[in-house]
Parts: sequence; C-alpha cells; structure tokens
Amino acid sequence: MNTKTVKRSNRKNKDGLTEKQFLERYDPGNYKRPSVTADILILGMNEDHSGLKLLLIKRGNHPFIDCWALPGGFIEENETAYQAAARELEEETGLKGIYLDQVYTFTKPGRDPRTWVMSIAYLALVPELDEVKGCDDAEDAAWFDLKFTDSSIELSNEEKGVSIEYSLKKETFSNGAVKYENFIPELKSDEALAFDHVEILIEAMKKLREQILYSNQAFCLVNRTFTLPELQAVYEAILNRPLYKKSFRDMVSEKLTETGTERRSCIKGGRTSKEYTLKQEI
Amino acid sequence: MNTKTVKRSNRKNKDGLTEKQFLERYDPGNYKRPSVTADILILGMNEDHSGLKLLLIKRGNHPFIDCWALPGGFIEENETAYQAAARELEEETGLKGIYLDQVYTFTKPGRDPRTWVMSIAYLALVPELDEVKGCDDAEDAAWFDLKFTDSSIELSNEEKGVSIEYSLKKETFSNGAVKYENFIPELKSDEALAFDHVEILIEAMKKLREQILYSNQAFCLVNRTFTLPELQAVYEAILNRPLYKKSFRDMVSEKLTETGTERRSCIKGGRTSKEYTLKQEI
DNA sequence: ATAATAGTGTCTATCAGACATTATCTG
DNA sequence: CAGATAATGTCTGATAGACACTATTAT
Repeated sequence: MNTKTVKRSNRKNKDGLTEKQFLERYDPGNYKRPSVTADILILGMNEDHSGLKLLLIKRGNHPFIDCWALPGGFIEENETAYQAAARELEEETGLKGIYLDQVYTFTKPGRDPRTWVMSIAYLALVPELDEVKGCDDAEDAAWFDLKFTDSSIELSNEEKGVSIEYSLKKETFSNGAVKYENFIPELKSDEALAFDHVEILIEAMKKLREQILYSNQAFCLVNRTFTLPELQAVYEAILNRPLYKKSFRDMVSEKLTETGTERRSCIKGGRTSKEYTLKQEI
Repeated sequence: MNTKTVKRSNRKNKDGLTEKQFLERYDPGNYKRPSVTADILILGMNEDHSGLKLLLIKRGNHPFIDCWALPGGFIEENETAYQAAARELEEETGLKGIYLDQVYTFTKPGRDPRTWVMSIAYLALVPELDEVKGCDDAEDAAWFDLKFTDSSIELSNEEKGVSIEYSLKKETFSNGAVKYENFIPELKSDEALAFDHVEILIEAMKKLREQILYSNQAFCLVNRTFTLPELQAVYEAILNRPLYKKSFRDMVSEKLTETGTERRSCIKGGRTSKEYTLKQEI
C-alpha cells in the first residue's frame, strides 16, 4: 500500500500535474449545488402504549408558515449527515445515544419552493420518557398521535387542537421485475404537513414495518426494563395489526432476560407483568 | 384545500411578507453547499452463472487517477437523483427500464479530496445480456468478476490483468438497542477502488443480501425467460452459499409460469431444463 | 364474584433443511 | 454405458397462527 501510494503520487495527468498539484489548483467551479438537510422522524410510544407519537415543529416563517414539519437542519461541511441528525435530535429532545438510522434521500426538484434542497431523512426511535421533558418547550414543538393505516394517515394533537389527515391510495409501481406497493397521499384536513414531509413519513413507516419483525428496533421504543404487554404494544402499533400473544412471546423469548421483578404495565386493571430487559450478547 | 391555499397566501410573516413576496425576495445566501453525485453499482451475472460481475470505469484524471471506480455523475438542478442514476446507467450500458434503487447516501467529510461531495448510491440489476454490448467500449469501462465473502472482497478482470482485493473484518456497532454487523475493509492488492467506493459496494451488497429472499430482485438478474438452475445460481451468488434444490424450488414455485419449452441452462453436460417466466400478477 | 389482563399449553399448517430417488441428456 | 445435471419425493424440526385454559389483580 505504501508503494502504491508513492507510485500514485508521481503519476501525472494529461496536464502534467501530480495529484498533489492537481488538488492545489483544483477549482470547484461555479456549478449550481443543492442545499442538503437532515430531517428526522422522531417516533415514540404514547403514554398508555395505545399508539405511536411523532415529534413535529411548527414553522414560523415562509414557506409553509404555520404548518407542522419534521425537525431538521442543514448539514455543515465538516460533519456527516448522521452527525447533523444526531445534533438536531439532541436539540429537540435532549436525548443522546438513541437509535438513529438513515431512511432515504429525497431529491425531487421543487420540493422546497425557496431553492434547490435535498433532504436526507433519518428515523429516530425514542423510549418512553420517564420525564416527558424537552418536547413542547422553547419554540412550538409537540408530540402528535400518529395513526398510520393502509388507507390513511392521521396526526393529531388534542391540546393544540391540530389534526392533520391524509387518505392513502395504493398504487403498484414497477422497478424492473420488482413491484412495489406505493401509498399516494391526498390531503383531507385543513392543516397539512410542510414540504414533502408526508412522503418522508410514508417511506419511513414502510421501512420500519418491513424491518420491525427481523430487527431489535422495537426495543428502542420501550424503556430499558419493560413488560411483554408493553413490548407487544410496540409491535402492534407499528404493524397496525394484533399479534397472537403466544406466538409473539415465542418469537421474542430468546432475546430477553428476566429482571426478577413484576409490575403493572398498562393503566387498566388486571394482573401484574414480569419485567424484562434485552439480553446482552457476549 | 383551495380555501386553505387562499388563506395561506394572505398569511404574512414577521417581516410583513406574504409567501409570494417572501419567495420573490428569497436570497439563497452564500452558505457552502455540497456537490451531490449519483453513483451506481451495476450488477449482473457472469456468463456461466458462476458468480456476479460489477461494471467499473477507469478514472482518467486525479484524484484516484488510473483507479477503477463506480460509474456516476453529478445531479443537476432539474432532475431527481433517480433520473441522474438512470441517465448514467443508460450511458454506460445502453439499458433502460432496468431495476434501479437507492441504497444509501454517503456524506463523510473528506470522502472526495477535491471538495465537499456527497454521493447517493444506487443499485442496478441487469439481466444476462444476449448481446454483451456497450460495456468495455468507448472509454475504459469493464465488467469485473465480484467475489464477496464474509472475509474478503475480490474484483478481477483477467483480460485487463486487474485484481482488486480487500480483506473484511467484522465489527459490531450499536445503534440504540440495535446491533449491526459491519464489514471493515482493508486493502490487500496494489490496485484499489477510488474514493469510498468499497464502502458503497459493501453497503449495497449487505442490503441486497437482506432483501433477496423476500423480494423479486433475483428475477432482475436473469433474462425474461430462465431456467430454475439459472435462477438458483443468482440466489446462491448473492447469498454466497448453496441452497437446497427442493426448498429453493418450493420457495419460488408460486412466482413462476412455465413457458412450455425446455433448453439447456449451464454449459456443462446434463439434462435440459424447463423454461419459466415470472408470473404476471393481475 | 366479576371483569380484565398476564401467562402457558397444545394443535395444525407451513416451510426450510437435509437426503434420497428418479429422469434425461452428452459423450 | 458412465457421468453429469434436472426434477421430484419424503422425512424432520422449527415456527406462526389459532384457540383454549389457568393465574393474578382491581373493583
């Protein structure tokens, strides 16, 4: 590898320049370049585990003034998109070390009416917060209850009196021999999500649904210690269908360690549940 | 929705501007912006279906002069990243209507020594070409045999006498409760892939391996009509492990339609195989 | 006691893994 | 015929779906 490096450093291009000389004289030119943002879907479970919630911020300026939007920010030159997303996530929630993964990059011309902007979308999964802190403080930011079915998306925040609703139409899309089921959203409410953020939400939820059964992502949405009814509620909220208790428990059992304690999980009556943690692999 | 649009168009921001006025006066400012390229992994099966091949082009200028690289190009303002990738794919192979899907966006600062460049990686799957056209013509472009195992990556082109090899070390990486197995490449040959293109290759192959059993991607790598030994070879090449014939056939059988003809699939002796096509869903 | 939830037992259908056997083609 | 590959049959073990039953708690 050293010999290779040395060899390459002497190699001259058609203008007679070595790599070092070439880079010293390199002129980035005046091509038009896009701005690139990292936008984040921050997902959590609501208090009684009956569904998902999504963190949105309210826009204070044009375009889409007064509309709710995904938190996000421009990526800077000395950082990765992941770092930008993690920074934004911490600013918004105060949380670090949270599950955060790149979902998809959105590049459609005109998706931002101001100028040419691409968006690298990230999905963050936050546990039930013992302290429900940092969310609707500072500017206008709030958790919205999210209902994502096969035929509609509903985002609502009772306290703020906001309800955003889209109907979904399934459309098959061919990519070579592969066929996708795409959801085409149509706005049904007065309020709307800013930019193409519905589409980002749809893509992220599709991906999460595909992966949830074969990954440990569900464990990111509960506390470090959790009960099986709580964990099952996470799967059911994401998949939007009930799971059989026994099959579910068989599926996750080998990933669990009992803590030894028991406690109540949901609010309504009934028996106490055993508490578990995710098994630490050695 | 119309009322909503009308309402919003009158809404003024803190400077007293409507959305229209705001956009007319919008100054994109002088922030630094990245260049963004669409780079493509173009994968196909080699002639006797014994393995995968990858299309690479040879760089004629710094940086990484003389190195082999993934084809790609800058995304322009009036197109999506997908369109840029499709355009590049057609230039390189003459093919249209091919499977093409976004894999991941690479943003690490310094990944291009010239300037700030992000890359949106695409995966293209091309069928066995009856005409093996358009590949090693024009500039220097060539199909490389690709061997991707758990411990190494090998890219070789006998005709050009080029062999690129990396060893792979597995490393676990924690993302919240989720653990990933990452492959860390280390260059073993004199020749190397340009930029961070090994990492792009690794990510794309990981994703393809995860999806191949639950998607129709394998059908993109064979002709419209194919035999089961041919199709099985595709799965085995991607998964890098043998599959049991019977289980494999049970798995794919409901996706197939017999054409009625029989023909020989591989070069070596033996019986003729039935020919199939992918079943058209109604 | 009753209602509600937590947790377990068991049957079935399906399917991947594993091998064995039969069928067809080339030389 | 021998050697090679194609295609199919069958057994096993694991598992998701489905339902029934027992256990524990609050009111």
